Amino acid sequence: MTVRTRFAPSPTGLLHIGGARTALFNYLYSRHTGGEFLLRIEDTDRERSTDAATQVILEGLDWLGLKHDGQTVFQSTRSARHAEVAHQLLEAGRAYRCYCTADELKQMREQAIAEGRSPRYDGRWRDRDPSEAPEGVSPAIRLKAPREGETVVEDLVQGTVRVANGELDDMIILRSDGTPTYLHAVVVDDHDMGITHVIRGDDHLTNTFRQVQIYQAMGWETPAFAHIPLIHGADGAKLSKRHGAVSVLEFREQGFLPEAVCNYLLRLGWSHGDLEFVPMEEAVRLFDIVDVNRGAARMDYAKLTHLNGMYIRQADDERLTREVLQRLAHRHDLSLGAIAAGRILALMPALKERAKTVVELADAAAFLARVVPLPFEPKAAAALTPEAKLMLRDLAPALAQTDFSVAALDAALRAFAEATERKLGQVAQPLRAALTGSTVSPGIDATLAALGRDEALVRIAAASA
RNA sequence: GUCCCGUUCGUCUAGAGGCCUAGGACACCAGCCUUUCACGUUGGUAACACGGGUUCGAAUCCCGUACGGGACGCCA
Repeated sequence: MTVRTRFAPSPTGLLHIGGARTALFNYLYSRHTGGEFLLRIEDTDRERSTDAATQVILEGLDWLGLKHDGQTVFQSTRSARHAEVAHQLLEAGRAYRCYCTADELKQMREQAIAEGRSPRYDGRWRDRDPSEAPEGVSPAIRLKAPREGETVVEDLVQGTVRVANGELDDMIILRSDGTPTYLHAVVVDDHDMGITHVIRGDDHLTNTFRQVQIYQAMGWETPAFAHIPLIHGADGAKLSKRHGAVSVLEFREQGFLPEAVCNYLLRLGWSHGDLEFVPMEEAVRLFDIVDVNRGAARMDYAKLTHLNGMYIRQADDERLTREVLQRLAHRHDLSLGAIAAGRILALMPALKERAKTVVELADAAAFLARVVPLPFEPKAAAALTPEAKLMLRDLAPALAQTDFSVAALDAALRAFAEATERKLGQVAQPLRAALTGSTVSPGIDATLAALGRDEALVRIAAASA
């Protein structure tokens, strides 16, 4: 049997890290087993679903690299099928029409709570004769759920979970306006799409009992279920639109690489011994649902940032240069031409060693695109003492005659320091200030080389004047 | 309130009855490296929620308590 998983977000909000991780686990499991990964947009709530939200979800998945197989299914296009199944259930005597009004149900609920009972539908239309139906009221269709026994879910993550059927009431599967409820639509769609493994957040665990009852009423085989723990906010509560949820696209804004985000998300709840650095390819090879643990996790930006630094260090220089250029594009204080691009690319191997996000990378690279006179940070200005300026004026002729390769520059600087009886730092630090306007940069030899002889001499002259 | 699920360093986690004096990672602290900053590296602080069982032996199995979370809608 080919494994087929799906990610089924509802487009009523953004794709946050919890949803992204659910998508990731579904993706990894399907790839690991050589199966398929489908996407279904659960847009049956026409009131709250928006095209914009759908776009954001699609864009988020695309950014993370979680490509799905086949056509995207929009649940709203399948309502006729959902109604068809509901009517089949009705004809088979596994469902019935309920003529309760909203007020009636509300009252029922309130009374139950007031009496300390669980707020459940009392089944008043379950066995009532259809002839008693009131005039002019369009009924909802409820599942005639079993009242005895228990419903059991064999969950791949949570283990065997069971509930007494007496705890469950007869849920509505088709609303009085003929539209399906979520619980019903999900079952019909998962069945029709041939989903073999339902991997989702464990906030759906208790809903699963009701879904299983629909499968059973239809005589359908149930898929395997895997309810993965939620990611909680810093306060330990569930993430939601109005509570600490951050769109995955904001991670992109903040300079995180998608592969780092995936790796981080993977390690939130899944582990393979002491493995921490798990690139996608490796994740596909190793991932299995049984290695997902049961407790909820919290988001830790520090660890994500660290992981991101690791991915940046091994990322391709050209790719990072493009990212940096893109981020710098709006800066009016820079001159972003081919020359600057060349310098950034040249220095990228050294730049990426010291950055943990693309934002930091762009900040660190910006000096390469400046034109004299450079702005100086206070510490850099302080490093350019009268004495340091004198030293720089001495140094300039030596540099003018040096080959601008990293090795030659390093040798020249060491020779100059020795000849003038200075420590290397006493030469390098003022030079760094003159070249970059800052006290922090990659190695001074590499910085010099990336700038090129002409620009370096111009900056030294300007700073030592 | 009822039902369901969970609980190992601050955080993410390893751990399937003896390998645990509880391991790793991030963060934090100290040292080394050094041309600044990073990287790297060495060391350190730091956890089995609590109480009962079962067992020669429990972080691991069972029961209870506490705490946390989730679900109880003609939302998804």
